[in-house]
Amino acid sequence: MTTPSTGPIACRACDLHEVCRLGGLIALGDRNGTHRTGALRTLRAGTRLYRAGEPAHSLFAVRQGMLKTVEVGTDGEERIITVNTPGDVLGTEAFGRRMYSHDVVALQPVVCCELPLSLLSEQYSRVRELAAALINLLSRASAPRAALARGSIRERVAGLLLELARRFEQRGLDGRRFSLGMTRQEIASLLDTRIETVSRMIQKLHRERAIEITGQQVTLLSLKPTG
Amino acid sequence: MTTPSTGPIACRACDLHEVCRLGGLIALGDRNGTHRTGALRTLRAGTRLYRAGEPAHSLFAVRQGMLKTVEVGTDGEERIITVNTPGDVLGTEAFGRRMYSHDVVALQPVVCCELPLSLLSEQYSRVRELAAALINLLSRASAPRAALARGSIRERVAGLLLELARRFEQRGLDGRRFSLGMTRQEIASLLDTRIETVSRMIQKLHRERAIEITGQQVTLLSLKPTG
DNA sequence: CGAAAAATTGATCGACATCAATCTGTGTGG
DNA sequence: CCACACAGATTGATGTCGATCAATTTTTCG
Repeated sequence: MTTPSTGPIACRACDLHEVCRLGGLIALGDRNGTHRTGALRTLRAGTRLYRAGEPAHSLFAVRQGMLKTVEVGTDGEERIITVNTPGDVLGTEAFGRRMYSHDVVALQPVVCCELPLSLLSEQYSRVRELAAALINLLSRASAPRAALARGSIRERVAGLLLELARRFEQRGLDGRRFSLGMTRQEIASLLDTRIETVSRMIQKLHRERAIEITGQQVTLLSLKPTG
Repeated sequence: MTTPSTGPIACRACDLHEVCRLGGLIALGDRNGTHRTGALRTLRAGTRLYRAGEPAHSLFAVRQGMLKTVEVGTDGEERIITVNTPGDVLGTEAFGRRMYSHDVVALQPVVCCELPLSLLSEQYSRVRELAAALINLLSRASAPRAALARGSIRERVAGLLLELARRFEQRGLDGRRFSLGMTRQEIASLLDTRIETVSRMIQKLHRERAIEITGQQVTLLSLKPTG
């Protein structure tokens, strides 16, 4: 599946919006606020945005497509920690450590905005509102997230589908019908289980008429949190 | 078990240190930097520091004792998301949302420092270094943490013990011999498993001479990540 | 079309959950 | 002080969900 699961989102639906606006990176007077002056970066499916330990120079905002944040265990196995959807900001840990803490890889063709840290740190010492906007951005990211790798397999799979739906909706995309954007293997890694188990549960939800599914294309019909 | 698992840590070992220093909350000239001018707050075991949805007014730094960050499911069951040890900063999500996002409860008698947000926001608009220190603090908190509720039960239990050891050591406390600070039930909740399973694994590690254990008092002997 | 990757499906096994009983420690009131 | 109650912890027997092994089927892509 090499098509992006989503079209590009509008700047105003992005977590980085306020920071861009105050940094003068979005041209004024644009109705959607989608005309930007900052750098765009495109990635093909499977390519890395950055890797753990690498010196950090930029913050990124996902505009289109999905990425995975992964960790490589002692055995060399890759474990997916989170998936990143349009509107997410990546690399926020770079302010403190000066280096990225995980590998981030495109699941599909991805377009994201790149903001050099140098530009930000230079500006936030002058523009008070920009410092406040950065503090807000980081603050929201610092709340512990609900873990997807907990509870029964049914809860995990349903949890992932509902989480993706919630995210897409929040960004102005379709939350009822969307692409998973990842293979069963990647879902299994994210949910800390096995590919066969994921497949079986997806089919089960399908038989129960809770979802429609063809490959990676999902439609939520009557899926509920505890189901 | 109503005794705190640790003595108080030094200010210089705390994540909030730089913010306090720049905010003028630590009196200068103190060798240890432990003489503070901010407000202290003490909690008895089982009492709440704050709860989800409550309007946020302060940031907290743990000085002594441990706390749990919990989430209450639809069924009313409490699930522990993280445990918080001395030096940790709590409530950082408050900058963005103006309210706390989880319940935080003392596992033992706890002493923590309280920093009113009003005081911080007032000062960081004047003191540039303080804004930078806050951005650093939040930045470090925004990196996804390694999940303890993944892998086999052995990996989870060993992971918890090693994580606690790492934290205590980092804060200048004893990382080889310490108190778990929580019941088996609470460990089970944190690791997404059952109390009996936790008990059995702890006993197994004991029989294998990887740890010493009496109640909540642990000594690490030869415990390794993958065991 | 044909090769390779992804996904589904089935059979069997094992780790952890569940149910149940006992043990241990701690605080309380007689 | 001791008997008692109660919560926490341990231990055992059994059941079940998800892992593992294995074989197809479906989809993707050159």
